[in-house]
Amino acid sequence: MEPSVRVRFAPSPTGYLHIGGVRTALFNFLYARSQGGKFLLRMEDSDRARSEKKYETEILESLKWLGLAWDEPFFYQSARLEIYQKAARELLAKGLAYEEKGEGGIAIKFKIPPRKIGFTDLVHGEVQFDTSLFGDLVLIKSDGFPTYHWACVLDDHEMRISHVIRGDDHLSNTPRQQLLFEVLGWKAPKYAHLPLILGGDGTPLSKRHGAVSLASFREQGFVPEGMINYLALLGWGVEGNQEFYTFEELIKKFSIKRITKTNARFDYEKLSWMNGQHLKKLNESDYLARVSEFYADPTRKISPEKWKKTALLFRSRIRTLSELKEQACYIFEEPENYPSDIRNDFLQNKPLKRHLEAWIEEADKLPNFLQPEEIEKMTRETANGWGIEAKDIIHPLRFALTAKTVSPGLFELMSVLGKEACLSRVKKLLGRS
RNA sequence: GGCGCUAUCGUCUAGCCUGAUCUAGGACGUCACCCUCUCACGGUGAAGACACGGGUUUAAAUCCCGUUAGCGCUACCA
Repeated sequence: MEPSVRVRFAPSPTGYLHIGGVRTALFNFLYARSQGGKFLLRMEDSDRARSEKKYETEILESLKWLGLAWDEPFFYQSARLEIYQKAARELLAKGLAYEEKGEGGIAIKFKIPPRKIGFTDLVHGEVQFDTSLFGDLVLIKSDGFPTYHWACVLDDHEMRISHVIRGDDHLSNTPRQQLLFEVLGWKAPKYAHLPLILGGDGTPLSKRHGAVSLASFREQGFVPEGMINYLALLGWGVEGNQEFYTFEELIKKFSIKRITKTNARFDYEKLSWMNGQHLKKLNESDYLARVSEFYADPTRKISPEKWKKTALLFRSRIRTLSELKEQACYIFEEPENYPSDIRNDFLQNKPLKRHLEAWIEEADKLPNFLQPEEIEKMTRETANGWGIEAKDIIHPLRFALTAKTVSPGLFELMSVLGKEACLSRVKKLLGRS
């Protein structure tokens, strides 16, 4: 335990929070919690042109939804301009930096001292660089805003950050920042650089890979538990074969030592599977709560009771919440029409037509369809009486109710649909309505 | 181009540090079978990898060198 652990997630509000950012935030959070430390936030809005409030709002929303709460109030870099400028002028006064005329103002640049510099990355081990290969570093842009490096160093010191856990894309930037820590006379934090998340084709994540913002996964019906579990396993793993983790288990088991060094491809299929696993492991009332939260549409006509039964009926076959509505479409609306090839196959079978007619009569004798067992008993017994296999009537009935060849168990389904709807749909298939 | 990082099944990974227990383990996906009214769930099983080339060693997925490939940095973006 290192009680003084302080880590941070420092997004820039120049775009939506994507899965790479989520993973970085998650690892920071996990490390803080596992060490009894603090997880902090900082808004890196030092790019005046590209920063937007809507992105900031979305990032904050996403972090909250995931359960990655920050422990202290955060600040904006744009509110600390004088601090960055003052510190830069001090380097100027010491002759360590110089001014350069640029568009619309004067920039301040840091003279890179040529030397060898190395550090121990917590993921990669010893890393060495030759700074004579670096160009001088802009500290303050000509618009008066700090560059990423300058603000980052000053802020990490101000926030007393003990460990910087960030993407591998910053590995080559780290020596520059270390140089800055040195001239300021400060001790640099420890660094852990995470492998990058690539698209399914192995190329860097971009618009080409479709929607990769956290918000879009949320809209597709992924739950926080599924996202976190999947992302935790991208670039991190333990001995043993456990795949399913709760948030608490992740906190307990997380260690920087076990972070992978290689870039990982994002696999939508495995995420979906993982999400489905979490949907199944939720207790029933939690599951129902997620469903009604996801489908919080006051205009829907279906009764809460029916909605609940439907959600439960489809639970084992959905991987995301949005699949529920797609798969259960025939619960909400009567099928418009039946695929004609399958319908013809059934209706050209004369005995089957008679059996369906007869089934309607038998079914009508039941007072209601509340008990799936009763419908099943009735159906199987009548099929027996005709000397046919139960499935030979079950499949046509399923088709009549759903216009599909796959569905949950027929009798459970009938119970949800209700007697009236079932009878009318069978008649509809027969062309009687 | 220069510099840096990385390299185990199609994908995510365990094993590598501390060489022999690896005829390389698990998961997703795929396929087959079981369960079964279909599908899904669940269960069982199959196919499937140490990038390549040199070393070191009695012994290398594990250590060293090189090649190749991928990614990153090389911005008054972060």
